[in-house]
Amino acid sequence: MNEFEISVSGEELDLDHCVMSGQVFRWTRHGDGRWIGIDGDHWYAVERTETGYAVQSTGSEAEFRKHFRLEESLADVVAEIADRLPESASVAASGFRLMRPSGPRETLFSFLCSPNNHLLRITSMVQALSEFGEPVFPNEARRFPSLEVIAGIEESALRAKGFGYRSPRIPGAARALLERGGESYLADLKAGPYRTAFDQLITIDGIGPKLADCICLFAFDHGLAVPVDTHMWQAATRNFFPEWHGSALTELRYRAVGDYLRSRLGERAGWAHLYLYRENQVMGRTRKYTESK
DNA sequence: TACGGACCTTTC
DNA sequence: AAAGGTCCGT
Repeated sequence: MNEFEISVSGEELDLDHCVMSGQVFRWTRHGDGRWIGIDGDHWYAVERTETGYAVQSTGSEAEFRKHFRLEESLADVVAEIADRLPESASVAASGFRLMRPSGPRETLFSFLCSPNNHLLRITSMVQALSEFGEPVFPNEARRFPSLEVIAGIEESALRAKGFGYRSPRIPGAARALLERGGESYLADLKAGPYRTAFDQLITIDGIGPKLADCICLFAFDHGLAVPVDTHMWQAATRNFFPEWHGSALTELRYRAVGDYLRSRLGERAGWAHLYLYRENQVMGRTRKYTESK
């Protein structure tokens, strides 16, 4: 177990905000103020200090920094986005950054749990999936299961755990990936261009354009990927495509929203999407609260 | 192509 | 009722 201190301001890294934002699903905040997280082959326990974060981990400081993308200055990124996309300038981006999960496998299967679902239930489903992995960490935490193991899970077992209609898609996707070369196929999609990865992913049953873009952005580090979900769609129709306000998100419009952000922001499009997504999510909560009064 | 509906279950 | 959608029919 390694111990190290990360010296960083809350403006540059707000751990709470990052790990609870729906980019990753294996971090939890404990009552004692610590965060416990698993990413790929490593386990982390983190505490806020006066100057940054104190970390215990099976991994190294370099790996922690990579996970939170600390090689990028958030101040610089936000300034760049605000400059090229003034519509997003109002977003309070303090400490909220694009993360970098280390294993594409875990991201892919986590988002396979996400359609038509809540963040809270997605998290509990990802937890249930990780129960199939080997117990190598403290506190009974487990590594995310291999493709072989996931491929062998019975649909009925997932149904019994409350996965509902997503149940067959999970072992199904694992089998499809294995047929295409397994982990090395995923590694090739990460190494290759965004467009190729997107086109490949949507041929897997249960993965549509939105999931493909989440996997491309989070797992493959493809900055051109713009996941357009219900929140992003509302933000887009409010800020960029008012003529589409209230209308359905079709395949053509999905492409148009992504192309628009890509043309304005290039490789920062995906990162910017985080702020548009979150702004709308927060506004949605406020709206509900107001309506209930 | 575009639009409607169904889909498992939990949580707001 | 709605949730970080996708798939399948018209």
